[in-house]
Amino acid sequence: MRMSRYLLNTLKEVPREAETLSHQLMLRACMIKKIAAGIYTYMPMGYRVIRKIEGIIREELDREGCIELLMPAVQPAEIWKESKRWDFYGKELLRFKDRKGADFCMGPTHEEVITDVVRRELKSYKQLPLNLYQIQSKFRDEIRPRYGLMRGREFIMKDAYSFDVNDEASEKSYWAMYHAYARIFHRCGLKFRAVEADSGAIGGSYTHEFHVLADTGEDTVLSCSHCDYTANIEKAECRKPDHIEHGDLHQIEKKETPGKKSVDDVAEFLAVKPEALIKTMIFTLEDDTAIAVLVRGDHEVNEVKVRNYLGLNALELADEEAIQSATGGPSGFSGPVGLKIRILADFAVQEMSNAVTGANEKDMHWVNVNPERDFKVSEYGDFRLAQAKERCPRCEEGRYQQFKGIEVGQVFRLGTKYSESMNCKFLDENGKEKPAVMGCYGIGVGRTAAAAIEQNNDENGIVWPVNIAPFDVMLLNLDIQDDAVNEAALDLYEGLRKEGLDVLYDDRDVRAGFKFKDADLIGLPIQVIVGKRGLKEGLAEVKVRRNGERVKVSPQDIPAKVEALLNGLKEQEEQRR
RNA sequence: CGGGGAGUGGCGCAGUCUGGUAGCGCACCUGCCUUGGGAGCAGGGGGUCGGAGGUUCGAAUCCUCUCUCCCCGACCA
Repeated sequence: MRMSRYLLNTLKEVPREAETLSHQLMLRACMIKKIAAGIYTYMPMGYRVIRKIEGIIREELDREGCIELLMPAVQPAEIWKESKRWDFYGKELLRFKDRKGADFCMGPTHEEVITDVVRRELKSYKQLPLNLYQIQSKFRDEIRPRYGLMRGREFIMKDAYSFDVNDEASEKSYWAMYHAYARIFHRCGLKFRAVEADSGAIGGSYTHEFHVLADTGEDTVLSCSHCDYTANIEKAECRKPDHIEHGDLHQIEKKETPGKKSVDDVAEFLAVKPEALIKTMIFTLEDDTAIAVLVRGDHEVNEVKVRNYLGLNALELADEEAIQSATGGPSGFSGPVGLKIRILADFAVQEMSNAVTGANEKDMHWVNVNPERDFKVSEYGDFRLAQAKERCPRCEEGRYQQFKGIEVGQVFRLGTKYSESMNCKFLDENGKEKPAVMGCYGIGVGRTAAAAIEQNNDENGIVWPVNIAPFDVMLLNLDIQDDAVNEAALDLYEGLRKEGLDVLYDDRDVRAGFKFKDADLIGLPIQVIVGKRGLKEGLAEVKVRRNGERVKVSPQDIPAKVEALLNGLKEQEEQRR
């Protein structure tokens, strides 16, 4: 591609909206353009990367026998009502009506559609296993889209769905996908981890997420320093605390704490440690009843754990009004003493004594509060977020280590949730009707591109892994006015393309420095530089973007040299851990 | 949803307090000059100042309403 004819306007300055490095670089390199919050156009350069990633995904899934199809982006409400998710799914499901007033939504995922597709076709166990996938735009009306492609509302996703005769076969499909994913992300040149995670609103028995390791990642992953246990912070189990023998239980007493609402403020004011406080969080359930969740002052409620424990989809932190009506006091002063609502408490609370809690009235706290004596807990459980350095729940030796990750893929086992509710059944070898056992598997394509940039950049710009670079080679013609240079560059352009390489040829009439800066920003793995200076000695230059190394090579040897360098880089990148 | 901030040419910003000819840098066009790490000079095109109403002789600037975007939060999967 001749750059003079390409659509690629790089920016020297960073648009103000861009917070993360990948977002900034994508905007500067003219890969994406925003048209609304969380909604982007993939510009030619960006789209090439998307296509490269899609290509790798297709190859690896096809290798596993998966079959590609394309489902509609707009979905009728009926199938969502059938699966009971129309009311279950939150506000991120974008709903609308057609001209006849019928309900539709933009597909945030495609379990319903695929189940509908398969139930029409599936008759016999002989047709199984089946694994269907698509690469397509999805829409989730995120509350706060940000970081460019990292968390868009419209985003390109590969989603696959497996159908099997039984659990055992389904598990086989699951692990086949798990390994295909590992190959995909290796080929993309990414450092990643597969972690255990919460299965969330989509429902299902267990799941792994694939996280690209990056400091800017939005997800927190905890990993045992000793054993293999690695989990998303939402899932990460907390070790049950050792039993503590309580000393004397003191007399409960009310103290004034004017304006002290936060745990830290109250602890400081009463001269106790935050872990001496019982934090009382009031939540509102779907039917507007309120519940209280108690955790130790230095702990945080894990809403996912609470939600899963209650078997609910929706759980909202109560607003001021709800807190007032549930506790009789303002927010910041809630406590379990005298509370008439259902009270869940974290295991750690069970071991506390002479604690501090809110008194359910303005500017007042109780001290020397003791569980069971002063208030009744409905149920104890693991309701808090695990923290770094805590002891591992699975082994005796390890402690949690924490790192940040960008979730680029996930694999779920769905069981028969959808095949039962939507009647996707087949006849087994005994002629008995059975529901298909399903799994679903997603990869965020745009997010993978963004994650790759987060992991591969330097102060000059992007450093693309070879396998997902928009082009293989940047050919820089430094003297577009000079006939000899022009001729040499054109020969190289042809020669490189004959090798089957994707070449971006910078034939623009701009100064050399400008071209170097752009080449580094865009970040193609190899740069071939042709100028008057080198040509005097009959040589052109080859530069490796990743390490900056340059070698002078005679033009006729360049295609082979480039090829060799690319292969070397590729090998290195695929081996990364 | 709550809190904070911002909307002025494609991008980055000044001007708003104290109302009076819409400006600067980058990018773009023309010419000269220059040519191995985002050159220089000269000339030029492009903006209903997010939108609607109001106050005023006069509004980017003051008032009211509204929309959008960004950041933060116990938000989201």
